[in-house]
Amino acid sequence: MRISFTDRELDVMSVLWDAESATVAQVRERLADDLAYTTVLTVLRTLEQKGYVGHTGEGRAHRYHPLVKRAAAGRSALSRLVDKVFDGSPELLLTQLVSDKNLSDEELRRLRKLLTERLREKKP
Amino acid sequence: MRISFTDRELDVMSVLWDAESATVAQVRERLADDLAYTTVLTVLRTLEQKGYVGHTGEGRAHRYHPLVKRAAAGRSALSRLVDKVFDGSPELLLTQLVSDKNLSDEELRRLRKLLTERLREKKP
DNA sequence: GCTTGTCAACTAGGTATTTAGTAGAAGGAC
DNA sequence: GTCCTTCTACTAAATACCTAGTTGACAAGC
Repeated sequence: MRISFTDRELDVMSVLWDAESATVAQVRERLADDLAYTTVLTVLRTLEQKGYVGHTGEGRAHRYHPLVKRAAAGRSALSRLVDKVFDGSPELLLTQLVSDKNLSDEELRRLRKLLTERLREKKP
Repeated sequence: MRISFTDRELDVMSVLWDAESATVAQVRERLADDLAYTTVLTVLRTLEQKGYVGHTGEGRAHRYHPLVKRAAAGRSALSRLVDKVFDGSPELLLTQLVSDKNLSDEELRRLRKLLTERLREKKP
């Protein structure tokens, strides 16, 4: 199953993942760019049509909620990124990540711990 | 500087990064999808217009080469992915990466080593 | 010289994306 | 009841994207 979003759709999904669910007005408030109410509504309706979000009535308003999990979208995007940009190499990606984001020692250590745990899990 | 590609553009850039440089016919051969010659040419010309590739004459043909580095495109894409999909958390991304790609022990160890080295570099 | 094949330039058409205006329903203020 | 606000539905229009056909240049082969 291929999950992919346009730029603007991703902005909106990001808000919904953070908020769990939101009305059009709430999504609009939380977007970095200042879009018209109707614009946000259109994006949400497109996403709904594609099956990525659903909505329930809430009084006169609609409350939208994601139908695909952040993790599923992440898997899809990450896989494409590794394949196309990082030449299939997770190491290249990690190198980029740590050199780029200027991670603190603390964060680097947590990442390393995560890998250690993963290694332990795999051979029980 | 924001670098971003459409799906098809990314397919083409990926070929160019791998090959260093290529003619239209060569790019076309290496693409997974079977597109018409003119289609590939059009994509390349779009990329050139956006400043992402350049070309030099080679006999009657043109030889195209990337003007943005894989690393620069990676930085941009990764940053967006972390922000929008992984809620600003590199750890979430790494978790996804290791659980998803089914990395071997060997690869996990290399990733961990990479982090260790990074930690050592930072406090000399 | 004529044909054939390869190539870039130009052109075109369909679909997706992005943005927002207008209309009308529904509730609250008074 | 009338007016104001908030909301969805419908409509529209510009731009971007994707694909590929047609044309003309130019070289290779015969």
